[in-house]
Amino acid sequence: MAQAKSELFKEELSVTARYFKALAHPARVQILQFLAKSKSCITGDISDELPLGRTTVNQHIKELKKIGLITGHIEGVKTKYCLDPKGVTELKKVLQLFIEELDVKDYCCD
Amino acid sequence: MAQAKSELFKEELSVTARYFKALAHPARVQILQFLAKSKSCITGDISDELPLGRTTVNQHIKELKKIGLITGHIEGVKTKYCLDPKGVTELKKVLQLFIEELDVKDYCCD
DNA sequence: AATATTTGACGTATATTTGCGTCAAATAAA
DNA sequence: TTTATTTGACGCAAATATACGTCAAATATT
Repeated sequence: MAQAKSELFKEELSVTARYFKALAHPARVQILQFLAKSKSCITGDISDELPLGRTTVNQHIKELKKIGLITGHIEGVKTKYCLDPKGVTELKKVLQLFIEELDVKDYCCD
Repeated sequence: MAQAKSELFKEELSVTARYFKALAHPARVQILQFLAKSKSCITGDISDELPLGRTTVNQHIKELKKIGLITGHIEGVKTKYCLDPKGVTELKKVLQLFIEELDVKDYCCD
């Protein structure tokens, strides 16, 4: 009985909320920022960077993949994780729009 | 055994993720945007605007209050809901910083 | 005073998230 | 070929989130 109502909202709202949800955990924020800061793809265990077990980190990575923010190509034994520039650009666009819509400049409380 | 590890992350990451989490539902995004678009406080049942029951909407409002994005003063029988400019400004700052850190311009995948 | 409206608090049921252990497939190294 | 490494898939248990019904307190209305 919980949730299943999300599709009753306008598509744009759902898209925005879905991105927010994908980033609603510090591990996922950190993974994204780690990849961004490295300025390149990462081969090796990303879980070394986080205070969580490998399996758990993998699950967060999976979620970020699912929403299209990162990709992972197999490279021999290791996997190469990259930001997905397309998804990231889309995310930034959505966030930017959200920020602009939340204009509070001439907000008056009578 | 689930979660309780969030405090193992750096405070800034947690703050960012907490904001994302607060917006991780279309209802909450819509409530914020509704208040922003009205350019003023709203007296009356916000749940009229959403495809959800009143109790449920109230719960989402409560979460937005908890994180400091909206306020609600009692005004006679009704309650006046407002954006909290301070919280909103802080949110926008956090989001803006997140976007900037996610620079993908000179991201190279070798 | 009695009644109606409005809204938060509380409880409940279901769904999802989180965190992790274990296992199996795939490749590298011996 | 045997033995490590690496990583995704699967499943489990606990915690949270979601959605809502019901109730009670507070203020208006009659």
